[in-house]
Amino acid sequence: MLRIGKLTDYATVVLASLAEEPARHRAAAELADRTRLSHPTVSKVLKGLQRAGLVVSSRGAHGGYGLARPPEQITAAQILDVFEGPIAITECSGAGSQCGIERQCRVGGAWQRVNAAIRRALEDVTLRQLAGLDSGALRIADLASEIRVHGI
Amino acid sequence: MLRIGKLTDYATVVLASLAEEPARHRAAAELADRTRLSHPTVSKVLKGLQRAGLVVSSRGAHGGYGLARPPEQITAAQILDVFEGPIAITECSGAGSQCGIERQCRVGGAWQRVNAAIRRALEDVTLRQLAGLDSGALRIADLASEIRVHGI
DNA sequence: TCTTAAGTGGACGAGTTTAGTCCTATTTGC
DNA sequence: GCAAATAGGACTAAACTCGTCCACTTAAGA
Repeated sequence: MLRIGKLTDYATVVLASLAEEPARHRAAAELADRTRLSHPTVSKVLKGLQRAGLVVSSRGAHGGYGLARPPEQITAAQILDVFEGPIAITECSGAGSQCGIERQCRVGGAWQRVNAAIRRALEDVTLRQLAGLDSGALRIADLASEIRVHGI
Repeated sequence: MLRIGKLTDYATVVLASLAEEPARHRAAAELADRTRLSHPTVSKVLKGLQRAGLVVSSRGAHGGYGLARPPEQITAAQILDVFEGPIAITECSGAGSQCGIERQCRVGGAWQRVNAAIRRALEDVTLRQLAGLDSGALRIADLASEIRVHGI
């Protein structure tokens, strides 16, 4: 499935909601309402995003969360990193892995390049685009969603 | 993690082992020995690969498994499909998904493009490259591992 | 200064998924 | 007929995910 956890999915939705008015801070409860997710879940997601530096928080009464950067400076890769950890398609391909059969399989090197390719693809996608605020680019995409991998 | 299951990892190793001599058939036990994986596990992996049409099997005494196609005609995407199912980065982005908040989130469309981008990247990687039999191309990759996503 | 609204951190449990093993049936060569 | 091999499926133990909850901290405002 190349599946991504639900938390990451929720994170995207929450971030997209924040991106609608990047300057404004919103309480977790309000975001839960807007996204139709439960409050505890949204809260958990926001905690993670805050620790990762994608959102900033203010505590106390009238506190809330806001984007740490403009939506166009937040990438899909950064969002994935929060709840999925460093992108590593196999154990071998992660940093500091201890694959007992590494010498036999030799596969590691190529997977790492696949990894890098995927990561670059994700780094090219911004929150602004994920949130659908970049309709121009989306229309272009319909014409030519093109990807090229050289020399993997 | 964008994690991929171990079975897929094993599948790659086993396929790479088969790719060393594409014309030859090998018994599961022999492949287990070469890959240093346990026999039942290799057997399970091969069964899946056979059902998916990536390897062909011959039963009975002196039976075994062989590649169904030359290594350069087997792609990373095909290998992933066997044990990971159709690539869908979020539930929304899969076919026929029923995401209750789809209208609110609007995120689905962009993820589908990310999906497509990743899939293309995976389709461009062949078993021959994964197995390290394409050393020329690998060297080129060191110079310019480049990926471009247009219009996501 | 007290109350209240909000984020912070951590723990927990149900549910699901994955990985690995084992058993039995089937096929084929000798 | 026997031995060697794959085919299929059932089963279990372990790991992980998700969602929730609770006690704590921080800050605004009366």
